[in-house]
Amino acid sequence: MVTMSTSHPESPKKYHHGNLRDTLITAALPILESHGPDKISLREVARTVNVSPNAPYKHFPTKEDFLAALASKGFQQLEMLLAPAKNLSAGCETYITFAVHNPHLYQLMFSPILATNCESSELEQASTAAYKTLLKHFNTHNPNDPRALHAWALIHGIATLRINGLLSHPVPFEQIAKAPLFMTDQLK
Amino acid sequence: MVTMSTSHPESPKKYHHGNLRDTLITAALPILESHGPDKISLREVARTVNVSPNAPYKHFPTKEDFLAALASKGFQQLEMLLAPAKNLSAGCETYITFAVHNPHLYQLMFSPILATNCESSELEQASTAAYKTLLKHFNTHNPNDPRALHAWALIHGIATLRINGLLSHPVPFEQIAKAPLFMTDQLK
DNA sequence: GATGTGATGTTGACATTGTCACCATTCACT
DNA sequence: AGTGAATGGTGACAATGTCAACATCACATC
Repeated sequence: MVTMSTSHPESPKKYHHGNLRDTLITAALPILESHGPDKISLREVARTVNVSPNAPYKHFPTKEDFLAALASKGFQQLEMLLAPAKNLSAGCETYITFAVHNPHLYQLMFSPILATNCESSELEQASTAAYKTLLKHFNTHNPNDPRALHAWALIHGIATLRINGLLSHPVPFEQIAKAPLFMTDQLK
Repeated sequence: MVTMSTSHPESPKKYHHGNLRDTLITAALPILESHGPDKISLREVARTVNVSPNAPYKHFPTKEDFLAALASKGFQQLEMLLAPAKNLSAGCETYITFAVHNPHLYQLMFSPILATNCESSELEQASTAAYKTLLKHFNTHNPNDPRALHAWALIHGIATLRINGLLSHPVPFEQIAKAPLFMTDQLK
């Protein structure tokens, strides 16, 4: 439970929302998914939460910082899904399924917004946490283990290609992952 | 050579530009690369070409159709670079290098803009042409060959991760690609 | 050669958006 | 009680995508 400032949540209208930051984020996730990361509007999110267009700016310096917060949320969700996976295959499947079920969120999570601006260390924290959990399934702790990078790049690639409808549906992940031999061979 | 309508290209100011469509595209590519796909503005492109804000609309029904045209251009460029590659390794290197050198273009090319709207069959044509050339390096003609999908997903994954600064520089492609064994193994 | 027709550009307008400056309310702490 | 920091609201501004209406030009047809 989040600590609310008042005891009665059903109080009709308070000048101060009490928990705007989180409310904005949870309200924004469906909007993000329906509009896409480049179309989502801070004002619309504010509207659906019944606050003024500028209320969000008391919690996020800029729109991109807000998007960074959404991405952080995404990494947290992904981490929570990834943690209980039983083996490598299940972990990969979970990862890809998350991406396919939340295409716009996933796209945002891996948007250059991450690499570039936004002081948001929350984002870096959440993403590295998720990556750490992923590494566990890859049987390593070294973030730069080439085997881990290979596996990550592979499932990330499959995920994004599938999101963009570039993989015919019936080709499942395992079938793709099991067939790298010629690659390894030909690179001698 | 493109057929120009007038013989003297250096005529000072003509009401009709003569080749606006192509001019817009070539002018937009640098802007795209400096601003990013979500920040580029149709009006700014028009401005740099010295036409009115609405001139582009005579050539593209909507902004997204314009972006689709840019993406098409990207696929054409990629195809041209890919075609002369001598072997698998060179092809992959070329692919990834293109992505890293034109991160925003590459991002646009694999943006959901492709999958969703825009009638632009030009885009589909250009992208499948590029993919076909890529398949050649993968020693197959079957677009759904799991080995090809694996290879494509892998280099696409590496490319996007690198674009987002998620791969420490020193880890080169071949080192990653050569290390898939445990993946193939553990999936039994 | 006059004409009119379709393609291409221009101008003006509108709603929406991100964001700034300033005002209002409330809570915590003295 | 009173003061200041959070937090929320209002108004304003420039930029953008896009629509409607108008202008100009190349060219085919008489």
